Amino acid sequence: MKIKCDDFNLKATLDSGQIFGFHPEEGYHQGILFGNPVELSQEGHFIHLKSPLRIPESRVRSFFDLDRDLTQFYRILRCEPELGMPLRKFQGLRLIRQDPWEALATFILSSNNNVKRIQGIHKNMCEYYSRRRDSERLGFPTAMEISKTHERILRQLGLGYRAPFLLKTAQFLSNNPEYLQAVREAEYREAVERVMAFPGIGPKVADCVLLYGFNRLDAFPVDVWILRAMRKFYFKNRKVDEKKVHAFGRQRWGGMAGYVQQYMFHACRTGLYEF
DNA sequence: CCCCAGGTGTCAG
DNA sequence: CTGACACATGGG
Repeated sequence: MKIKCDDFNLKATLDSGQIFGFHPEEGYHQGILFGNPVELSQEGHFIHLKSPLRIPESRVRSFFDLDRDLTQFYRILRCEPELGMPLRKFQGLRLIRQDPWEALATFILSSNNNVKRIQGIHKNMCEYYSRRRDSERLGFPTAMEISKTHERILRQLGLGYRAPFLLKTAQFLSNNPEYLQAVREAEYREAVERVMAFPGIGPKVADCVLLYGFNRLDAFPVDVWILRAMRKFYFKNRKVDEKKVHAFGRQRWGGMAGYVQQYMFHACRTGLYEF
C-alpha cells in the first residue's frame, strides 16, 4: 500500500535511535509493525508499505505522527546556528508513537550499551517469543510473556546484567496493567518518578521512555553524546553535569526539547559534529 | 590487555 | 549530597 506523507524522512526517523526494531536493507527498512512483518520505503511524498496482512492507513499515520506540524520546531531550530546543518539534512525526521511498554523495556536494555547490540537483543527477543506463541503475531514480547520466563533465558538472549531489571519490571507490570496509563496521565515530574521507580531506569532512560513511549516532547534525555554537544555549543566546553544540561534544554526549548534532542543526537551519531 | 557503548545501583565519605 | 566503581557483552 501507498501512504501520502508531507515533511517526512522515513530513513532518518527509523535510524535515529528512537526505536530498535527496524533494520535498513537495500532501499527499504524491514521490521515488525502491529504484529506483522513489514517492509517500509519512501519515494518522495509517499510511504510504501509491504505486508502480508492489510494495515489500516490511519494506524500508520498515527505511528509516524504524520499529522503533526513541525513548523514551530523548525522555527526554533533556525534560532540555533550550530544546529542549522542537521536541520537541512534530517528535515522530516519525526518522533514516532511506538508502544509504551516496548519503549520502556528496550530502553532498560540501552544503558551502558550500544545501538547495534541493543538491536541484536531486541531481535533475539522478538524471535524467541514469537516462536513460543500459538498465534501468528510476531514481535516484541508482552510484559506478561516475559514475566513467565526465567532470568536465565533473558541472559541467553544477551541481556547480561540487565536481565533481572527487565524481569522485575515485566513482573510488576503484568500484575499492575493500569500503571502505564497512570504514567500517561501524570504531570512530567510525577511521570518521571513513576518511571524511575523501575530497576535499571535512572533519569536519562526515564526521559527516553517518556519521549519515545509517551510522546512527551518536553522530555530531554541527556546521554554522553548530548552532553558533549551541549557542552560544546552552549557551555564553552565547561564541565557541566547532566542535571544542569537537562534543566537548560528543557528551559530553553520547552515542548520541543525532545525534538531538538533527537536531531542533535542523530547529528552526533552520523558524525556531523566533530568533537 | 585496554577502552567504549543512548547509565544505573550501590556504597563510602 | 557527591564521587568512585562494578556491571554482561561484543567490538575496536
